[in-house]
Amino acid sequence: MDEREREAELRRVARERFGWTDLGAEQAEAMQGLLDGRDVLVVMPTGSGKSAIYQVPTVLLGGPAVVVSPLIALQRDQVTGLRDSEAPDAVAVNSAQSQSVTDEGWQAVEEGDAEYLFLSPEQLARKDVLERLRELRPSLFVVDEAHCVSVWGHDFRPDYLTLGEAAERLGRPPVLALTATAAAPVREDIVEHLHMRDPQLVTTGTDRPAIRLTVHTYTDDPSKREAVSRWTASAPAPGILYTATRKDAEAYAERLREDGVDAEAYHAGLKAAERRRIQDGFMEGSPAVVVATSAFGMGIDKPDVRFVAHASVPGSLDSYYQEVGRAGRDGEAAEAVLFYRPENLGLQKFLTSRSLDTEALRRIMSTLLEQDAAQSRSRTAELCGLSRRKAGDLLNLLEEAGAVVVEGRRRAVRAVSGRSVEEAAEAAEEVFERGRRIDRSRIEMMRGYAETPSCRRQYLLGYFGEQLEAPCGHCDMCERLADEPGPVDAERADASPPAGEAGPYEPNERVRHADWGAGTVMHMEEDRVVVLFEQVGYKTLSLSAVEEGDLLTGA
DNA sequence: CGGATTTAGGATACCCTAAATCCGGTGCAGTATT
Repeated sequence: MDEREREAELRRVARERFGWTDLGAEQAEAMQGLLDGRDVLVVMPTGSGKSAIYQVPTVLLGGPAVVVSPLIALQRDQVTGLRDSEAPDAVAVNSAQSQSVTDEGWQAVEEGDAEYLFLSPEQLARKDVLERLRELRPSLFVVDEAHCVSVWGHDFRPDYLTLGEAAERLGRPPVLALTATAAAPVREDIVEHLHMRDPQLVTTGTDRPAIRLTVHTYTDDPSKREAVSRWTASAPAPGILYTATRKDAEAYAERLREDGVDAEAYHAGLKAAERRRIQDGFMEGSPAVVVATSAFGMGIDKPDVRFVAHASVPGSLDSYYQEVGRAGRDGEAAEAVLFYRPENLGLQKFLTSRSLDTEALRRIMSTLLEQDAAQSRSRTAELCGLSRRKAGDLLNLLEEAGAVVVEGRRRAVRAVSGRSVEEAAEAAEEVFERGRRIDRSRIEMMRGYAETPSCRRQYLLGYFGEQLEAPCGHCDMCERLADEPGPVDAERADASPPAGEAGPYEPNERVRHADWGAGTVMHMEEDRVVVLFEQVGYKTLSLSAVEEGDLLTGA
C-alpha cells in the first residue's frame, strides 16, 4: 500500500469508526509515521486531537495499543469516552478499581473486545503486568502527557524513567509520545528515557496568540495579595488562579468568596470526592473560579476558560505555559496574568533542592560489582538494605551515568565492569548535579520572563525553541512600549536585532562556551542572548561581555 | 529561600525584640485499620 492509499485508509477509519471528517495535516503525518513503524514525538496543544493519533492507527495495525496515562482520573475519562462511541472499546488497569473489573478488562483485550489498554507507569514496572502485556503483542506503545517523563521521572514518579525498558520488554512496538508543550531538554528526556529511535517530530507550534500575556510586579507581599484578590474578583470568569501552596489556595478562595465570587480551593490535600466535585463543577460552570495548586488541570479540557492567573511564580516556564495553556482553548480572547515577586522564586528553589545519598550510591555500586550475575531491582534493594524506591532512584542515576546496564529479559541490573566504585559514583553524582543545575537554570528563565524588557511572547516562544519574528503586540510589554510617546512603536518593542543587520548569533545556532561547553542559542535580545547549555542549562549572557571576552564560538 | 510562628531573653512588672524553628507540590500502589 502506498502512502496515498494508507492516508485514504486512515481517513476512512477516522470517519467510519470515530466520526471524524477532518483530520489535520499533522495528525495524518503522525499516524502515517506510526503505520510506517516509526517512533513519533508529537507536540500539539490540548484539544487539537492528540488522542486520535493513536486511536485511528490502532484499528489498522491489528493489535491493542498500550497507553500510559499519568492519572487514574484521566484513564477513567478516556475509557468512558471510547465506550460511548462507535470506536473500539478501552479498558484500564489500576489500583482504584476492584480486581474483578481489572480481570474483565484484561480479558476484554485478550479476546479482542477492547483495543486500548490504559495504565500508569507504576503498573508497567510490574513483572506480571509486563508479561501479560507481552502476550497481547501490542501494536503501539503510547505515552500520553509525555512531559511527565521529564518533570516527574527524576524524583516524584521514578517509574516514568523505566518506560523505555518496559516498551522493550513487551516487544518494542512503535513508541508514540504525546505532549502539549516541551522545551528542548524535556524533549531530550522523553526521547532518551522512552528509548525512542530516530523519532519523527510532529508539532503544530506552541503559540496561542489569543492569550494576552501580562506580568504585574510587586515589592511587598501584602500589596501583591490585595492586587491578586481584586484582579481575580473582577476578571471575567470562568478562570483559574494558581497558587504555590495549599494554604494560599484556601486563603484566596475564602477572600474571593467574601467578595462574592463563586470560587473554590483545589489541592491534593482535599478528599478525592471533594476534588472530583470541584473539577466536575468547574466543567459545568460552578465554581466559576478554581483557586488551585499545580494539582489542578491535567486532563481539563474546558474550552471557555477566560483567564489563568498566577498568584506566585511557578518553578519553570514549562509549568507556567502548561498551566496558561488551559485558557482560551475556544480561540476566543483570554488572559494570562502573572503576579510576580522575585522573593517567591525562593520557594521554587526549595522545591527543587533534592539531596543525594552519596553513601548509599556507593553501597549499591560496590554490591553490584560483587555480583556474578545481573540482579533484579528489588533484589538489589534488598542486598543493600535500601527501600525499593530509593534503590530505584539511585539505579536510575547509575544507569544514566553508564555505570549500570539493564539486561533485557528480566530488566535485571548489572554493573559495567572496568570502573571503580568511586568512578561510577562520581559519574552518577555528576548526572544528579547536572539535573539540579538545569532545574535552577529553569527557575532563572522564569525570572527572565517576568523581568524581560521586551515582548513576553518572543521570550516565551524562544524558550520553546520557536521564533516569533516580530513583537506580538498582545502582551503588557508591547502595549506599554506602544503607549509611551516616541518613534515607531513596533520597532521599539522589538528587542531583536534590526533586520538586515543580523546579530552575531541566530536562534538554534550551536555554540560553545569556554566554561559551560556546548549549547544552543534560544533567544536573542538587543543586548543579551539566552543559550541552553547541555551541562549547565539556560544562561543569559550579555552580548558586550560575550564579545569582549570572546566567550562563545561556533560549534 | 523566605514567611509565619514559636521560643528565649532582656528589661521591667507586663511587653517588646531578636533569635530559633518549622514549613512548603505534584500520584501511584499496597497495606493497615475501621
